[in-house]
Amino acid sequence: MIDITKPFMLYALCSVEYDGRAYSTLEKGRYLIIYKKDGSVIIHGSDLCKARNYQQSGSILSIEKDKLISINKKEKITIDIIEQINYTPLEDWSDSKIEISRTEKELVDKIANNHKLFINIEFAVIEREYRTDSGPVDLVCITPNNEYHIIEVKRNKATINHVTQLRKYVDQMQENDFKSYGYLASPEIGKNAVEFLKKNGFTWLKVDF
Amino acid sequence: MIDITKPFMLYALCSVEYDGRAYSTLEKGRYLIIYKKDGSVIIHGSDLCKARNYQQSGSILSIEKDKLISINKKEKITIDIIEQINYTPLEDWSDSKIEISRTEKELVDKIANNHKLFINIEFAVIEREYRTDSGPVDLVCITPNNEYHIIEVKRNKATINHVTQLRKYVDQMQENDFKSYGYLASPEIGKNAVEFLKKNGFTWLKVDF
DNA sequence: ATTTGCATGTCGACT
DNA sequence: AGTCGACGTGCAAAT
Repeated sequence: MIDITKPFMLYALCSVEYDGRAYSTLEKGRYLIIYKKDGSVIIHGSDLCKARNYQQSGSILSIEKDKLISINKKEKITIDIIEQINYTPLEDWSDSKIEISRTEKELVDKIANNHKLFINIEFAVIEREYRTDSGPVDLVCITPNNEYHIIEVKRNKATINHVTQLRKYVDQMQENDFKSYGYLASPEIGKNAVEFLKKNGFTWLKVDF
Repeated sequence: MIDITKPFMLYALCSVEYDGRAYSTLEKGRYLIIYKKDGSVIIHGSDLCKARNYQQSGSILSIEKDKLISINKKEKITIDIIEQINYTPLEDWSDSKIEISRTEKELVDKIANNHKLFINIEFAVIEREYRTDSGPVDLVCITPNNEYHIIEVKRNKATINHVTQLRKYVDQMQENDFKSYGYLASPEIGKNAVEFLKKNGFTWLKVDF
């Protein structure tokens, strides 16, 4: 009836139990179950984009009486099938990925290539993904007299967390005894983030696609 | 043929274009399209848990010749349907949510109720969700002489970001001239997080379910 | 295999 | 509506 060797979608009256990183139950009801060729299992309810339950790529699906069981390393989903409403195998399912543009990298490039428009200083060195002991910084501009202008770039609205992240980098450079300035570059920025920026003496750079 | 007044799943040969927070295209292929009663649209490829494309709750779906178009505030998905392979309306789809246990709150309670096992000090006050200007702290224990022990709790492996978060809280208390100690409590902790903890003079508390 | 940080993150809670 | 933090975050790239 259900062929677990092939991808399928199954609309069924069922209940679900998950045990792994947490424990959860989904009460009896009608849900959409999807099984993919990489082993992933996805269970959708009637709203929201996120699955109610899921099991990631690499999981192994088995069937036991009326139960679908998917096991990953330390995770297990048990789907108790009470009634199959619609079972459809999915043949020749495409695995193409989406092609994305307007990424963070684009913004970093834009600032790097037009830095004069953002920070009107002559720099000796401009580096992307500049390595620090606190992780890579999106963009670092260094003056001839070794002052570090540290720029953290976000592709949409910047939040207070991103200021914290920036601060981590600036502190790191200060510890290494380099005079440093912090910048957060993004198309938009939250109100609290602005305050926290000021408080830390950092600057916001508005950058758009 | 396609009734956009009701939830459905549609397996179709199609291509997809998204414009909004980013821009993306999905090349022609067979994909599974799901439409839910809250307006969400989800497009799945043959692998991974995450949808290739999606539109969140509150979007409006319309149909124009062979195109399904879903619009949200500033976002738009266009699905060019070339061939319908399987169209199935989803009747009486349940909207139950999952019931979760083993949450962060459980751990917070455990530490609060057995704080002697974690920090062997007599406290005058123990507060959950303690409000600071930098946001609520999971757990704060205050000694009779007003020393603040600030505990950030994570339900699984703690990372360097969580140390940063903890530091934000501790700094906030220091600014208010309270002597403060920082703790990160979790079942596990990453190597780099341990180092960053030490560097900040904070302490890790191992806590399990 | 593990760690790190991005993401069209999503989602919920609270202001 | 805007902000903030949790999430079984998922996921890919780098170490």
